[in-house]
Amino acid sequence: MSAVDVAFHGLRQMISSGRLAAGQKFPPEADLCEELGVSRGSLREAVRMLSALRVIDSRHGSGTYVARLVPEEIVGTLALTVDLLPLAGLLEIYELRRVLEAHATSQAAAKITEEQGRELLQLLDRMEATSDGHQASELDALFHSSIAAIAGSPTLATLLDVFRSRSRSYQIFDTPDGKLIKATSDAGHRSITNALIARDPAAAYSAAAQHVAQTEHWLRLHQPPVSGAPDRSVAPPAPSRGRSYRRRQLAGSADDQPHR
Amino acid sequence: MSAVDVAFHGLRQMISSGRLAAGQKFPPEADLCEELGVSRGSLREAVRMLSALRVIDSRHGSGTYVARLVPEEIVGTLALTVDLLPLAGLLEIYELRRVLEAHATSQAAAKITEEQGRELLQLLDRMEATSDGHQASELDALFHSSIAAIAGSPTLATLLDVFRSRSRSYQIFDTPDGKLIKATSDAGHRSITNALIARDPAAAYSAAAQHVAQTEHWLRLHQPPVSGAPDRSVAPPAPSRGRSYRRRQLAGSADDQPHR
DNA sequence: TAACCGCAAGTTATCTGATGTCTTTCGAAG
DNA sequence: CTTCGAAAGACATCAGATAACTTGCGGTTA
Repeated sequence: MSAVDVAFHGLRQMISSGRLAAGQKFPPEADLCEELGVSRGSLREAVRMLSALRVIDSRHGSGTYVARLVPEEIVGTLALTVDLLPLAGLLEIYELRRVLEAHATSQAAAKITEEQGRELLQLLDRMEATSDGHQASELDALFHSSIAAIAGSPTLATLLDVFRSRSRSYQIFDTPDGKLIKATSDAGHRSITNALIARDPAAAYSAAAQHVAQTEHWLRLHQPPVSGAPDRSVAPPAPSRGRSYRRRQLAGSADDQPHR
Repeated sequence: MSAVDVAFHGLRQMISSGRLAAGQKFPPEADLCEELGVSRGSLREAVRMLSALRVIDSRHGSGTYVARLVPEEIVGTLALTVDLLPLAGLLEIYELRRVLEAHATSQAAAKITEEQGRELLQLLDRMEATSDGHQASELDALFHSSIAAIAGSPTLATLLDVFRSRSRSYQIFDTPDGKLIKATSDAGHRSITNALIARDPAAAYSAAAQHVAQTEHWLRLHQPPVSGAPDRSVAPPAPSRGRSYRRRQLAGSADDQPHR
């Protein structure tokens, strides 16, 4: 059991044992080091791990706190990771997306208000009006996201957002078949909206399932432009805060892979 | 943008840009520090974050590698976090579990072989034979897990395992109504198995959905014994590797919570 | 009184260098 | 050819010093 593991499980146990509830503050780092019997560096690595998992929340100058511990935030951690999956992995996720999207849409059909129906129709009009691929993707995401919100489960909505954000990076509308794809997609959205306004869960389920399946089909046909995962570049340019470390050439060592 | 963020996004971008593919090795820490312009400590915290998210894999004495990047491993990160959700959050997850478990079971009905059907029947017999709550929970998990495996989607199976592991901690069979719950649960398992052996996806879907809904209902009735999340204590006793840190009393500072 | 400002204390963030520990490799001995 | 041991490479951990940020308190001002 490494020092970081000790700290990790120790911190985790402080929460699971009920000693610290959601939102409460941890003791300062120095105290935690003493209690857990690890150095400050190891403790901080453990804190970073739990922070990456959205279990705790460290605020500079203030302290370290237990996160809110609601499912949608926990699920949100996947947003940073599914973007790195290669295409093969993404397609396996589509089965989940199809089932969940269909369920969310049918739930929305049972709960939608007239006001919400009108908003969806407006969104639909804007979507059919645009011919810009980028904007179409934005509106598409907004359309599905709105439906998931109507369905009433934040966790489900967040999970679907994660799946969609990954698909969106492929810019499916900017392919040679883009026009056809957009027309078919618009028709699918129209079917979904009709089912929602009719408050027909079964029809909504089918329409959403077919819409997702159609999208998956196109994604299988149009392989991504670059091999591996696409680079959506949320990351910043590394500011030059470097000090002095010993230099060695490194670009060539990226392809050696010891037997495992 | 903090130093750790710089390192985190830098490492992440090395993968997303395609420079390093799944399984490949990162340059040594010193080289990464120079390239990213951060100190070793900050780099290591970033590595820990990606490691917690199962995106990279650091092996003592060997080096740091890009993980396999398959969906089921990414989804597996949730296992460490859903255990910390309070009951309210768990119940919100049950909607997802119901939908996904039903889907997996219906998929299994379409794919199950006779051999697999016989194995499920054996499992069912063992489950009905036992009266030990702990063993019943184990077999219950194995039963559903087997079905998810038959369904053929590792990602879905892993996700369902995560949800179930959390529910299992409540030891629902050890409540006053344990006998009734077990009997009803056994009947539900029998229905599911019958639908599977009949290779009837629709019947399997309904049986699984009802089974999960029933479980959820009991969980709502029987509040957990302790407030907050139960402690399932996978964690070890912290070995006394402590050095010397300054002492301050700390137990009292756990309930002060500044405005946020 | 109420709003504002600045200072001081507390806390996390970062960097650095030294040392421990594990893995892998390679050559020599059997 | 096999086995064993030494050495190099790499991550793991620790300790201390310094920087940066947040918060709250008290004084100032309108």
